[in-house]
Amino acid sequence: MTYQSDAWTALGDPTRKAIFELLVDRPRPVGELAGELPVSRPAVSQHLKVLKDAGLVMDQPVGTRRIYRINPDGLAALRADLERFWGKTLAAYKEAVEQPTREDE
Amino acid sequence: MTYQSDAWTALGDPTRKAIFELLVDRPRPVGELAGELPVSRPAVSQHLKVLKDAGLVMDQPVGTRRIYRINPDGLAALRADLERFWGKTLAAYKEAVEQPTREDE
DNA sequence: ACGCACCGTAAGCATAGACTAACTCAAGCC
DNA sequence: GGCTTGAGTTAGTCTATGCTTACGGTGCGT
Repeated sequence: MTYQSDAWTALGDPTRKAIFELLVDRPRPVGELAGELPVSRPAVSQHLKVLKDAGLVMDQPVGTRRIYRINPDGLAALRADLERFWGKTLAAYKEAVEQPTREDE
Repeated sequence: MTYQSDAWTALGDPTRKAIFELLVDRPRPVGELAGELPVSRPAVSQHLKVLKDAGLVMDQPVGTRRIYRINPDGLAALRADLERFWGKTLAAYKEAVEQPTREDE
């Protein structure tokens, strides 16, 4: 919680976004993630750390492996951001239409 | 709609996200954007090029300046991505709940 | 025509960060 | 107790890229 505004930065990396999309389908251990990607397992671990710090994923130790899954709160925060952008953008458009003082379009 | 899957990469940079959020409020020329940010005007131009290539902003020349604004299509594509993530995540959770006792494999 | 304001592009640099290799640690199994 | 498997950490390298400076181009006003 708190202030992980860097969720966007975290998903900005293509590999991390790929990891995130894999976890969207279903939770997976680290090794399985690495098997689906063209990078080494330590690289996946580092990316998972970033995603976790950004509040986007959670992990749970199961025996000798760690199962990673999507953190719904982080995903919800992203959705909230986009909804805000969407609303503001529409408002700006409406305002532009209601001020026909310039000729455009 | 081509293949602007790099919209996430584009918004991954903090400066570009700041530019995007400024444009969410209202369309602005390049110089005004640069005035609100701690980077030079050419840097803003380069960021705007990336955002435009990602389909996130549009520009329109007005006299000697270019007015940049949010491209609703790009924003909508991002929203669609997140809705898909959200749906899949919920489905994965539901599936996990409906398979409570997984004896072994 | 001249100058100015606004903007995009090129070149060059410097820092961030993504990646691998090697190591350490923990858990389960023989 | 050893061996194996799975994973996080560290050190170090190297590429991508964000930034600035300098330049070229365009539109508008005088």
